[in-house]
Amino acid sequence: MIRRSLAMPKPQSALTRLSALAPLDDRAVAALSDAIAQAQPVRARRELMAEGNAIDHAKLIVSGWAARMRLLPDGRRQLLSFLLPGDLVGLCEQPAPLAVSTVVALTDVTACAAPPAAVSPTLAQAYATSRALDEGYLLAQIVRLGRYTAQERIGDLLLELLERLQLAGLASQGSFDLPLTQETLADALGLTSVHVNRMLQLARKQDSLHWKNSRLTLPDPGRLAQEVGRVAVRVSGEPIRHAFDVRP
Amino acid sequence: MIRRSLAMPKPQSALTRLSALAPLDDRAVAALSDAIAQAQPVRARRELMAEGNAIDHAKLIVSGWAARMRLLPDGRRQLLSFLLPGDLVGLCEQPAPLAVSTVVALTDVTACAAPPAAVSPTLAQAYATSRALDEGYLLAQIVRLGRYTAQERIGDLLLELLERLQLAGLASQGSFDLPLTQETLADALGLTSVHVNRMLQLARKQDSLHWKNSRLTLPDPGRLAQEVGRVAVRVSGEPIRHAFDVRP
DNA sequence: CGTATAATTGAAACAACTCAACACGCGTGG
DNA sequence: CCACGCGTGTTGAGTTGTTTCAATTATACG
Repeated sequence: MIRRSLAMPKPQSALTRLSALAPLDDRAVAALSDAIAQAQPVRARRELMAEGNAIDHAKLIVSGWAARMRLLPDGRRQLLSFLLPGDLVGLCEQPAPLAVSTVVALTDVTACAAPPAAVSPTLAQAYATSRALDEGYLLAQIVRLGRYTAQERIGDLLLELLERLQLAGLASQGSFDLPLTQETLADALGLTSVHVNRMLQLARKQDSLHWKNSRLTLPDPGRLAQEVGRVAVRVSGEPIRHAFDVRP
Repeated sequence: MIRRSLAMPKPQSALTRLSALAPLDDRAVAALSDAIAQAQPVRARRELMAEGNAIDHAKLIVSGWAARMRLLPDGRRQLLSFLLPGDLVGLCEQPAPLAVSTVVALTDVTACAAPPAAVSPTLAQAYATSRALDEGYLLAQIVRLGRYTAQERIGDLLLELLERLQLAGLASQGSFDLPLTQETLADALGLTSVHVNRMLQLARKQDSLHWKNSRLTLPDPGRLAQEVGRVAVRVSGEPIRHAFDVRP
């Protein structure tokens, strides 16, 4: 797979995502546009934040992929979540906040300071929804690692990425740019790259996915979701009933 | 192991924890005391919230143990986090929030509505710190499941519980009440109860822990932390430097 | 006591890991 | 333009950690 994405960065995807989370008023859009215009480049493999360091400012990912991760003393590495355009990192309200995870750029990234929530109630709302989604995705990651098989982990994660990229307007027809190595995927899925490789081959053979030149296509996301038992993450709106409601 | 804890519920532990997170003013203490006085009992195995349902009110755990969990359609179960006295659940700011996880009582529990953050800035601060800690513990759970061996998972989780219970004044001398079955532990650790059983025996043989009659003792938390490579979760204060700082 | 729930044990099967080697594409510098 | 090196992907064989299934023992609780 090719690492460096050939696609042009699309600075508007961050705005697309946040607008989808809450209807932003002019003030919010203006503040975001200003901030995005000031975005700074960060090279692949460089850190945007380091675990244990003070957080001076919440950041907004404008383009490129980053990840939250933890390194163990013996060199093992675990990716906690992926950060995509429009994602926020380091949002918190306690005084003197410390980063609870390291944030590393997986591709070349551009990121800017996230405008303060006080700018506009609609922006605060978008941030709140973003935080809630983040939490939902963390929980999904826990379930993947705790109870899913290797194949399910891969399928579920790719579906999640599709879902999230769609929100930012970065996916179409079950297809999107996946600028990761198998090793990075393995670090996110709690597997070895060798095993990820084998399971990917299996998935290709079963026609569950195509992945060539950093372009991933899921020919039938619905079927795949069925197979891995996946439900989309929802954090607001009307309550839903699950098939597995139990114990009244 | 004995399921039902014999110890008396201590309604003040919730207040102890929140006071430790931020210096609470009188207004905050009064609001919390009022709320705690109104706490409702919830029987073991009953749900405090159901995934996908609307959250009417954030809740504060006053006594007993609960857990956030997800059930898979095929019956597999994954505990996401434990909820101990003084823990908050369902804190969120977006409109029409939905629960992203089911919350189930592991023991008999008492819980109350969490007073609104608007009551006092110090209360809001305590909530913010609590949220940050929650996130830190979710990340720790991800690392456990993704990169730790079964033995490390057990050790690390027990150390985390010790750390958290100490904050609420519910542990002393590396010893605390652990009102869980091995099966519940397994559901939290992404293992089977059979394997948890075997690894517990091993840990006992190595004198890493004692667990009898629902009382757990870690004879040497420091050594255990060393063995599993654990660092305490911190979310505010002075930045720290890790041994594994990399790539300037 | 009797019954249900939890803990324990053993044997066999399986999923994922380790180690090591090799193939491939791509950019770099000779 | 080719040779080289490096990062990435691929493959095979053997090992390990964990699960499965089933049976047995211990423990709480009515």
